[in-house]
Amino acid sequence: MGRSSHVLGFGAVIAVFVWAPEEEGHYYPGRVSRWWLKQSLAHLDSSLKSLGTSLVTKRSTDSISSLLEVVKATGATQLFFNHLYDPISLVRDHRAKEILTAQGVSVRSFNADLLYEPWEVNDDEGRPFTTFSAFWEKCLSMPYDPEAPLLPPKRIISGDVSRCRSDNLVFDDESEKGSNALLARAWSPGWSNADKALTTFVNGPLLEYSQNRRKADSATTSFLSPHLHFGEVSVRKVFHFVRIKQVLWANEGNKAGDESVNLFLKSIGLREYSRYMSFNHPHSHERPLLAHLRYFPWVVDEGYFKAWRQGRTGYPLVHAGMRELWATGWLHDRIRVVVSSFFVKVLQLPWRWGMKYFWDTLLDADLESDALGWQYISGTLPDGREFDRIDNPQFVGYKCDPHGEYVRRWLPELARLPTEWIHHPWNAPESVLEAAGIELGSNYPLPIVEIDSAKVRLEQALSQMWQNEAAARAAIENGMEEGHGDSADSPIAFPQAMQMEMEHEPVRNNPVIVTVPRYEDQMVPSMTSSLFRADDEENSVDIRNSVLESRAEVPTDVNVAENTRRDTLDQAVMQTARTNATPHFNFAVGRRNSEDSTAESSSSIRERDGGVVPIWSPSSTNYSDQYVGDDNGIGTSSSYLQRHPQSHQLMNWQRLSQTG
DNA sequence: TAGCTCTTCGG
DNA sequence: CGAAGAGCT
Repeated sequence: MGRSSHVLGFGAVIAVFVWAPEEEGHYYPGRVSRWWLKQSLAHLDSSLKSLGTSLVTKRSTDSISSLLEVVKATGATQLFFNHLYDPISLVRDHRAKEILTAQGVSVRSFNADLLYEPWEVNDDEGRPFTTFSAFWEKCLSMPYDPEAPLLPPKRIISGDVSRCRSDNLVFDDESEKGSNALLARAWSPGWSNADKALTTFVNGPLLEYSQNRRKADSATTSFLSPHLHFGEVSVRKVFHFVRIKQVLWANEGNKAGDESVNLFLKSIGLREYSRYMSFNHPHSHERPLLAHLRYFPWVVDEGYFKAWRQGRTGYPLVHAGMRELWATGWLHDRIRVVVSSFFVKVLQLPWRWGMKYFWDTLLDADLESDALGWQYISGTLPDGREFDRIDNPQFVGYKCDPHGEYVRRWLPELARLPTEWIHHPWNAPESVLEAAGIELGSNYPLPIVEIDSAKVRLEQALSQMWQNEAAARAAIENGMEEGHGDSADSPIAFPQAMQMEMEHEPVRNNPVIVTVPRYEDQMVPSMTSSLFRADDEENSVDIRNSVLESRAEVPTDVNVAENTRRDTLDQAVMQTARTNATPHFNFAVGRRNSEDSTAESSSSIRERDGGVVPIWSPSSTNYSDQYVGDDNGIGTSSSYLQRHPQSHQLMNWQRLSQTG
């Protein structure tokens, strides 16, 4: 230990990535997501090499055993990892901590994914918030700021990995390579590219964010979501940079800039809130948060589902969005709302199906964010959209794509249709259609469901839902047990078609069989360079150089915490073992730096961060622990909720707080 | 100024 | 589409 303390007051480090996607259950990452992960890890490994170490990779079906294996092979005495808040990770990480601690390894975990830990943000009575705006207001007025981002290390002392074999990780197969090649033209994964994307955004489009954020052509979004998802840039760094800009603009009296920052931060806040909700309601990715939605009679129609995926809905905006998603793995936030709202309200398909499809196809697929998004759209949150509201793609189309450019880009078959009819071709006069070469029902579909009949059907479904709910209530009052095997309780299975499209195939070099979801049902127009952002035309950044360029001074006078027995600390293992979010690579060293230098101060806030792995009982499916607001206590203005006060009841699962 | 219409915008 | 706010009388 002594010999390495001159660098960072810290021992040798081994960075580990364990690829154990089977642990994610249904949520095996999709093709584009795996593509990103592969590039990101290569980038990370390259950076680590330039700092003096490299990434140890393990293919596993049991990440904890794999970690133990690495610990044993390297003689590591400490393990560091960052918190994740999805239910699978929470349970697994808690177990990892228990098992490794029992093996004599000192385990510490940290917050690197959020501005504040979910348990830090509570209302005046100490209870978690149930609406976003209250939550976010609180976050912005916390008595202490989110911790400042840390600088990358200058150098890492590598642990001895000579007896620790790395597995060759395979993230794609031959059939995927062709499609993946296109992705590289549009996106540059990796932490230094994430830094660039952040800088570019903050110095450019951020100023006009409030003006442009509604446009379907996504030129003004930050494009940070995949980088954030994979842990390539920390949300604290984003927050920090953006706030600095805001202070600057506020001082200049730049009202538009100030407003833009607030709106952009709100979207950062939604990402925070998604973790917060996932932590407080661990089943939020599979069950509606408002109890009565369990009784909604979803239309379990795989034909509709397929039509939605293939863009055969007859609504140009929905169609265009689905094509963009399939072709690029990306969709502007507004269009996500359009296609998912259509899915839930017009087709009335079970939202989990749509969420799963997003998971399989989005480059920034993120369980918590997507769950929050779909629940918001589905009206299953106290502050989400009213369930009985249907977004009409026609009206929304003229708002976010007023000239029809977005639709024409993705639907060349409609290219010659005048703007006046581009979002509702079914109303266009025959002569116009003819001139545009469109024959509805033949070379362009008629609406699969008319909006008006969707409204009627939705009303009926809602009254059915309330009847079902009342019946269930009555059954309970009559002394029947609230059975958890209740059909309304168990999520609708993923469609047969989706499962049939799954292929079981061994992937070369992987010691296990993986299940790869496939959808081969979408035709897309050939891609042109105009689809890609101009600034990404030159890809393949020289990673080594960018590491050198962005390397910064780091403090060298780091204390080692009292509770770390420095004499026995020869090596530490850093686990970066998530498909879900790969922690920023400088975490193990930098984080310690920050933690340790403050560990002796009296700040209870800091102390809270050091070793807490949040858990709750995974087996608990106890619905009785619900949040019950009084009739207007929950702060919603939704008339829908006022009509249905029981909507205030959120399902909650008992949370056991535990200090490590 | 209360009250009305028009506009905007949605977690 | 509807609620909230701006703007007008």
